[in-house]
Amino acid sequence: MASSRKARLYGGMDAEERRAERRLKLIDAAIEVYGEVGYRGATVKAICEAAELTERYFYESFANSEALLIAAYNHVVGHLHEELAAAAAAGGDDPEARLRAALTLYFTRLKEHPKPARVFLLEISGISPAVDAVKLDALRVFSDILVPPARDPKGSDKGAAATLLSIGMVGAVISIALRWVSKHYPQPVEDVVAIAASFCRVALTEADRRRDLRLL
Amino acid sequence: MASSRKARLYGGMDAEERRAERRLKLIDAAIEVYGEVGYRGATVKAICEAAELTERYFYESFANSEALLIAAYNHVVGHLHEELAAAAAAGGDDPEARLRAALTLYFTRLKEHPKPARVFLLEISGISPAVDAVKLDALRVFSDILVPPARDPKGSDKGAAATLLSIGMVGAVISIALRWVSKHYPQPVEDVVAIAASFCRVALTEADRRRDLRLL
DNA sequence: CAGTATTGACAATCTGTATTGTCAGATAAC
DNA sequence: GTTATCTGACAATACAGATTGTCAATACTG
Repeated sequence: MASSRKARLYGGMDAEERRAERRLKLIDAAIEVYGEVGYRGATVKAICEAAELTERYFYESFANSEALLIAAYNHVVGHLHEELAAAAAAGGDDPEARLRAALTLYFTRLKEHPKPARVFLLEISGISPAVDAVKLDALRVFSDILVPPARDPKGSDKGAAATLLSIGMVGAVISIALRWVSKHYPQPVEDVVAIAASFCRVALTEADRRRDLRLL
Repeated sequence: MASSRKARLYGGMDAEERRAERRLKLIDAAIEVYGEVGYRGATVKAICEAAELTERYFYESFANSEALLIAAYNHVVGHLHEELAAAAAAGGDDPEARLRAALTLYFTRLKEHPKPARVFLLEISGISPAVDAVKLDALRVFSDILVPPARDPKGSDKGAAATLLSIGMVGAVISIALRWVSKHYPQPVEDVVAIAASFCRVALTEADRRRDLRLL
């Protein structure tokens, strides 16, 4: 009875496990193919061929192309965010150190993985409201890692001005990254980090300045 | 013979004039429709209906959908850039004044025209290499208006660092605008301008600082 | 080994849109 | 009023890709 629960094994794997593996293969293949021809140019067929699977298995794991895009995005970005958070934490309490650590890791990873870089920098805009929502959420996380939201004594979420500062900061960093990637990494990482950091500092100091103005 | 040159008049108009007018109607309709359903959701048919023209006239003026998108983009952005340049010029020699004048005009226009705003803030990314090139060019113009490139004594184009600073600045401004527009203009124009300006100041001061470092 | 679950290849269908073509009716020139 | 030009509606075609369905080959189980 203990083993009757499990489906028949293939290649030493559970039905569940096999399905999970196929899902992963599809995600990896998708990142690869998106990197080559872009999300819009990527057909279900091409992704399945890259994954060495047939369309059938595509629809086993994903309702449609968009679902795979979102899964691929979360796959890549989720992992990156963990790393970034760890790097920032290693920077201790010094905002400047945290910033530099996180940015350095960010641009380093971008350089190591050009294809995922395309997927989540370029491809991910204006596909659909659902995809945009996923992206916005990821950017918010990114922003909070770079410049942790100040603990406002009373209110839960930060003010409208602070939000726009975050948005501007992330917009600057992403735009710089996009350019850097699309030009095939002309400058060394530390130079790009320095430039990006100067924009992040705006968000840090402006937020302080504004809070001071209110409190004084 | 003088009049035999001209084609038959319809509605008091030359063949050329009629064609030009239809072209304009299509561009206006496109901006309208893009604003409603996005470029991707906009079919040739829908745009023609909005323009009160049939598909035939679409292909008379444009080779395909993309050509119309580019035309619409240039139509909107070209006009805006003229205005921005004039506003900046009115700010005289003070970089800060120029910046503020241009940004104020920019965000004011954005608020006045929500639909064109969508077209050239949201819709215009990742459609095709041709469209991206048009956009990049427009952003460069925008950047040069906000912070005119320093007259480097010898070299013609600015250094790599200065380019990334421009890119970051424009990225920040656009991201802020995008958020502001998509949330239906929650803050007054002057507040948004102040925040955007703080990012632009980075590009101004950093560029100076770097030049000083080299010259000293 | 017999039997069944699983897989892979591929055909068939469906859908949506771009693009081209047809034609009758409207408009201006003479 | 007659004729050539232009216009608007719409049909016909072309096409690409998603999604579903079929079936024989294969891999495991007992």
